[in-house]
Amino acid sequence: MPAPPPVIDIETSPDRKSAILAAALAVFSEKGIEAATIEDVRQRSQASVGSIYHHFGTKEGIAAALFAHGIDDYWARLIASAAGKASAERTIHGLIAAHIGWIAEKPDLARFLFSRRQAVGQAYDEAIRQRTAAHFKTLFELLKPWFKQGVLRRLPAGLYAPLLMGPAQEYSRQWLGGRIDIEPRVAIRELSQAAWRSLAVDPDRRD
Amino acid sequence: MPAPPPVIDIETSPDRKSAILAAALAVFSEKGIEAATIEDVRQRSQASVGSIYHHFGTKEGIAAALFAHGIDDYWARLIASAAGKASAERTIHGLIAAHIGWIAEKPDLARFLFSRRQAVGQAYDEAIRQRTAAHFKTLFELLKPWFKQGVLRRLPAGLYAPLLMGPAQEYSRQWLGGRIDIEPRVAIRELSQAAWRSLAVDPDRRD
DNA sequence: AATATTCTAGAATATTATTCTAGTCAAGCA
DNA sequence: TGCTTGACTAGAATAATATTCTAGAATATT
Repeated sequence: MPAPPPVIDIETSPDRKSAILAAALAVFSEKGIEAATIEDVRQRSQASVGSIYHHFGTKEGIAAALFAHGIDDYWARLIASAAGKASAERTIHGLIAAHIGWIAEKPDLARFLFSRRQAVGQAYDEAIRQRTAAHFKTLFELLKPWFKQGVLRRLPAGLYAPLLMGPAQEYSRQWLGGRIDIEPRVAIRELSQAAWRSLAVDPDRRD
Repeated sequence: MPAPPPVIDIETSPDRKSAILAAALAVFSEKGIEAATIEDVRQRSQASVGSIYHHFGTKEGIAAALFAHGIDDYWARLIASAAGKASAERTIHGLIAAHIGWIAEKPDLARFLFSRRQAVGQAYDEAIRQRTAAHFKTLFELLKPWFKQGVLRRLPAGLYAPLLMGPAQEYSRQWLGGRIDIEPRVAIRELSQAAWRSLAVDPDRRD
């Protein structure tokens, strides 16, 4: 399989397109997508309206591009941390740690990614779905061995994602919204253990 | 504690305010909040611009009101189904069944509630937070006995919500987005059991 | 009934997204 | 070097749409 192209960092990359994306993220974070105006983005990015529209077509297009960027960045991290672990338990821990770690590191992008999905509009839904599905398939392959050999429970396939990442996802949303103050480190530990209990066959007799 | 006022049904209630909310929900669902125009809402609700602005102030105000309505409707259902159960296991099952059941019953409102939170804008954040916090506190009281008597694990308080509802929440999002086809009934069963495994003290020796 | 208050209407206005025209700039090439 | 092409940028002009305003109808209150 070809190595996925590295995800560029919109904060540091010097080209105008990245500058616009970074500015948009900042503005969207401050005022919300709807309230943010193109003029806001223009000022913050030092670009012109023409330039913005040349690159992204519409305001929604900016959001969609930002979204795609976020997805790729997030999943690259997730998959890197899940690959090559020696046990199912470590794989699960790695995933949850990566998820929560990423969110703590890039809270603005995370907030955008996880709370504004629909704001991007259904025109881009299919593209986003495909991107996510591809990433998730890669991840699923990493877990396959473990439930083939009876370490992880067999469940309807669609339920793995909710069970594995649901609690971390929910924790993250609340943490990002400032509605919970439990430290990421603690959450990683507790949520990993809980995920293990809910997914493992017979977790108490594992050693 | 005073009984909470019953949540009115915006679909059937005949007053103009409800009509506007119902129309807004429909339009928002079809095109997304941003793309939906006041004119769309006006046409579908048979109201006038003036009337809409009289009741809600801004377009965002409509979204906020819809959001508040959804929260109340959702939580009323959740709490009703968790109250008075004879065991912790049944309480948990009740909660998850209520969550998933509500979503399956009112998918448009659910989609709005769970996917557009940030679209409502931080001006209303505090109000929403308080509403949710109050509801959640009520729920938490219902669970207290069970972990006081050692049936449920003691964890950092903020992690109960993610563990309890996170997977159901994540399942719901995907189901609402058409990205998963597992039946609600099946999901309720599996996710209840999994939640029990992750929250109970020693679930395997419970009987 | 008289008055006040809430609600409705739709035209007028202001804001903001988007389009358009005219360039600039860098890369390739004769 | 000078020419050509395509990607990019600029900002004024336009169009779409949110919001305000004034006036009047309906409803409640005394």
